[in-house]
Amino acid sequence: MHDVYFFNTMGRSIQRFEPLHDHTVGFYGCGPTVYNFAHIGNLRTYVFEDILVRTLRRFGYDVTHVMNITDVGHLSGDDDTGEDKMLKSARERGKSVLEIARFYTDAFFKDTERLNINRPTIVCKATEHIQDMIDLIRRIEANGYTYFAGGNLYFDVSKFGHYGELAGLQLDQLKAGARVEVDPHKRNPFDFVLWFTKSKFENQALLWDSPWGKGYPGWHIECSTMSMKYLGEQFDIHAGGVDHIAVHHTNEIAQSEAATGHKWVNYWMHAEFLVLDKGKMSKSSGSFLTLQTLVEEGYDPLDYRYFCLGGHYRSQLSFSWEGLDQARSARLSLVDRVIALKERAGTPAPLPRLGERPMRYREAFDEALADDLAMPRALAQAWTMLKDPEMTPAETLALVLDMDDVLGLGLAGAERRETSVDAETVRWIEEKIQKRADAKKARDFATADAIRNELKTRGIQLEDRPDGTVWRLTE
RNA sequence: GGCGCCGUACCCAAGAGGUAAGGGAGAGGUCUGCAAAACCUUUAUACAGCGGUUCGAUUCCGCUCGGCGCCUCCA
Repeated sequence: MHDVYFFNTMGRSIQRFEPLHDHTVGFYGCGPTVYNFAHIGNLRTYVFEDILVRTLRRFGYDVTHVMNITDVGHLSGDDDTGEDKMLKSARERGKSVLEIARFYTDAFFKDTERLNINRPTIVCKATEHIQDMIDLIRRIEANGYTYFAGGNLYFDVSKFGHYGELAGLQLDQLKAGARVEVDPHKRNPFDFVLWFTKSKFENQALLWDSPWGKGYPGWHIECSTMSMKYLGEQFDIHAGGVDHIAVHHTNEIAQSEAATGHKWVNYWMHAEFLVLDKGKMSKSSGSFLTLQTLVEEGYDPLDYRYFCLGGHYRSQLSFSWEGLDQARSARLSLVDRVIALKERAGTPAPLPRLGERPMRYREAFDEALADDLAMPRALAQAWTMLKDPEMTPAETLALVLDMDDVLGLGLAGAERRETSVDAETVRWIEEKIQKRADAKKARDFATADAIRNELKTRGIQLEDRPDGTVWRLTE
C-alpha cells in the first residue's frame, strides 16, 4: 500500500488520502446526461477519473467505482424552469426518451471504451432509482429542510448551516439573479428543487407519482441517492468537472447531509476544463468536438488519451490540432519503442526480479502518481526510463508495461500494424522489394528509388537495414 | 459585483526559495548509394512586466498588463 495525496476541493489543499475502510475505496464519479454525444472536453474528465481509479488500484486499493447515467431531471434552462434535457432532445429528434437515452448511453460507453477508460464497477440510471430518490427526499423533508411552493418541493438552503462550503460561497455576497431571473417561488435564490410537478408535461413520459404529486426529481438528488445506495451514507471520493463545484456538488452535499445528519463525502476532486483558443468547449458555442470527429480526422482515440495525459488534471488544457498532432507523434513513438522492445526482449522480465535501477524508476513513477496524480511527471519518468541505456530490453519492457497499467495506452497489445495487411498485398510488396534489391545490386539507383517512391505514395515506407529491407505502414 | 485559476523555450507542458522535467518540432552528426528508421549531440543566463521580502526568487508578497473559468444548464 502506497501513500497517496490528493487535492481536496473541500479545504482546497493537498491532503493525505485515508480511506474510511482500510483497503477499500468508495468512489462516485458524476456521469453523463445522455441527451447528446459527449464532447472531448467531457471525455477529459472521464480520462482523469480513469487515471484516479487505476492509480488507486495500482496502490492496492479495492475500488468500487459508481457512475450515474442522468436520463431525467436535468433541465435545459438557465434556471429551474427549463425543460428536461431528455424530453427536449427526444422531442427535437422525434424519438422516445428511452430511445434517446439508450442511444447516447451506448455512444458514451463506446467512446470511453475507445479511450481505454475502464468501465465503472456500477453504472446506475436515474430513472431506475426514482423510488430511492423519493425515499431520500422524504428523509430530507422529515428533517425540516424543505418547503413546497408553486408546485415544486424546494430545499431550503438557509436551514443548512454550512451551505456553500465546498465552493467557498458566501450567500450574502453573491449577486444571485444578476444574470438569471430568480424563480419567484424560492425563498432564497439558492434554494433548489428536489421534486418538480409540472402539468405541462402531463402527457409525456418521465412522470412518476410521489407524495408531492405527479412529477419528476430535481437533478441533484440522483447523485445523492445512488451514491449512498451503492457506497453507503458516507464514502471516500466524489469527482466531476470543476463546473459542478458551485451548484451541483454544493447542492448534493446540502441535501445528502440534511438527510443523514452527518458527513457524506471525504474527498472532492475536480477536473479542469479542456479549453479552446476562445474558451471552454461547449455545446452552445458551436465548438463541440466529439471523439468520433477526431477519428474521422485520422486520429486514434488513444492519441487523445495521450494528449490528456500531457497536462495535469487541475490545470486547464488547451486543445489544438497541433497539440493533438504532437500527442500522436509521441504516442506512436512510444508504441514503436515498445514493439522494438518486445522483439528484442521476448518476454518482459518478471517485476519482482527487477534490480535497483529499474525499481528507482518505478518508484519515481509511483511518487508522481501519488502526488495528486501528476501525470505529466509520471510520463516524463516513463520516457527517461525508456531512454536509459543502462537497462536491459527485458527490464525496460517490463517496466513500461507495468506503467501502462495506469497510462492505459494499450501497450501490452501493441504490435506492428503491418500484421493486418492481407497476404496478397504483402506478396506484392515483397516482389517490389525484390525488384528494388536487384536494381540496387545493378547500381541502378534511379529504378530503386522509383520503386521506393511508388510504395511510399501507397503509404508503405521502406527501410534498408543491415540484414535486409523491411517495410512499414506510414499511416 | 463576488470567488478562483493561469501567463515557463518554436509548440504542448512539468517544476522547485539556491539556479529550469518530459514530449513534439528544429539543427548538427553517426549510419546509408541516397533515403528512412535508429542512435548521439544540440535548442530558455532564465520562467509576462514592475516593485517588495530574502544571503539568494522564476518559485513568497503586492501591483500592472494579458488570458481563462465559476457564480446560470454544462465535464
